[in-house]
Amino acid sequence: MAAARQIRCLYDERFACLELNLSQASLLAYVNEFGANTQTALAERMGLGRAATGTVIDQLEARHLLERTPDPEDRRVWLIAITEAGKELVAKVSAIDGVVRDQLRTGISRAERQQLASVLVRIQENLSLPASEPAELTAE
Amino acid sequence: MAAARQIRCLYDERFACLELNLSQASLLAYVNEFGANTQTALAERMGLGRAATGTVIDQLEARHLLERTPDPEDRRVWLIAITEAGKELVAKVSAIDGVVRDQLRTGISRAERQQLASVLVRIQENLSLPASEPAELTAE
DNA sequence: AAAAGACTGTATGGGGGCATACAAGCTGGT
DNA sequence: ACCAGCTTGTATGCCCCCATACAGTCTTTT
Repeated sequence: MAAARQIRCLYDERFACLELNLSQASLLAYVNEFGANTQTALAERMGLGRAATGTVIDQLEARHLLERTPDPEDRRVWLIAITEAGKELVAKVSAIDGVVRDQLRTGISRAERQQLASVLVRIQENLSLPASEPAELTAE
Repeated sequence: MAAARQIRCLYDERFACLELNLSQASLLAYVNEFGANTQTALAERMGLGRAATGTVIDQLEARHLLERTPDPEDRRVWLIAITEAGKELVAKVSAIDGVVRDQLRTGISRAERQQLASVLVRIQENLSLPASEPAELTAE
């Protein structure tokens, strides 16, 4: 349970030499791979709220790693695109990601990783089950 | 990976009817089970910093669920003890915890749960491995 | 055409946690 | 006995994220 937080911390630590945190690195990599997107689309993909996504983009844009360009077809939205400097940084991000993944996987077989993913998915599905109340609590 | 956050959210949601969050509930249950402790000892057990632990205790003490009593042998520290009201609330916490665990475990066998725990422990151990740097990065 | 409704991005306030810095108190060497 | 160094709890400032409220812009209804 605490493992997740520690993994996040490890990534943050390893990305620190690029002056990125995990959210910034993930978003940058996603934009690099899938091209221009609106901010809400990015927010959904990254599992963040729209506001948080906006500030992450602000930070990356201030460093000229991303660009906001207006969408000609919808004046509400920005299209988020990666810059040349951004692409260069993504290469380093990927390298670090590979190293961290290898580190985390040492001593864990492919089958175990697959089962881990499978179990976690089922747990996530269970999250949305209706809440069965304990009898003692509803009585009070 | 996102599963952990969702699980935390689910617990927070279920404990909301007691006006507790997960950290508060965990700390209360721990004190109930293992008796008086200093704040730093609690911080280590809960995986929190000393400052964060202090504020959690502040909140629980303000609701008279915990008590700070001075340690006669060390005037720096407080001994944190549970109150009668705290014990009553822990009973409800345990009931909710049981329900949530059951919900999360539906469709997951005992063997799978054990393997899940085993893999997560190994991943945690891998966290403290020395960082092997990717060659391209150190070169720049 | 116009109003009602829905959606996008942003500003604001808050929660939870961390790291650091600090005063108060303990502990060890000389 | 005393000074240096360590621990304990707390205050402060920061980070990251969320929820809400808001103005600007589609989109749909009538």
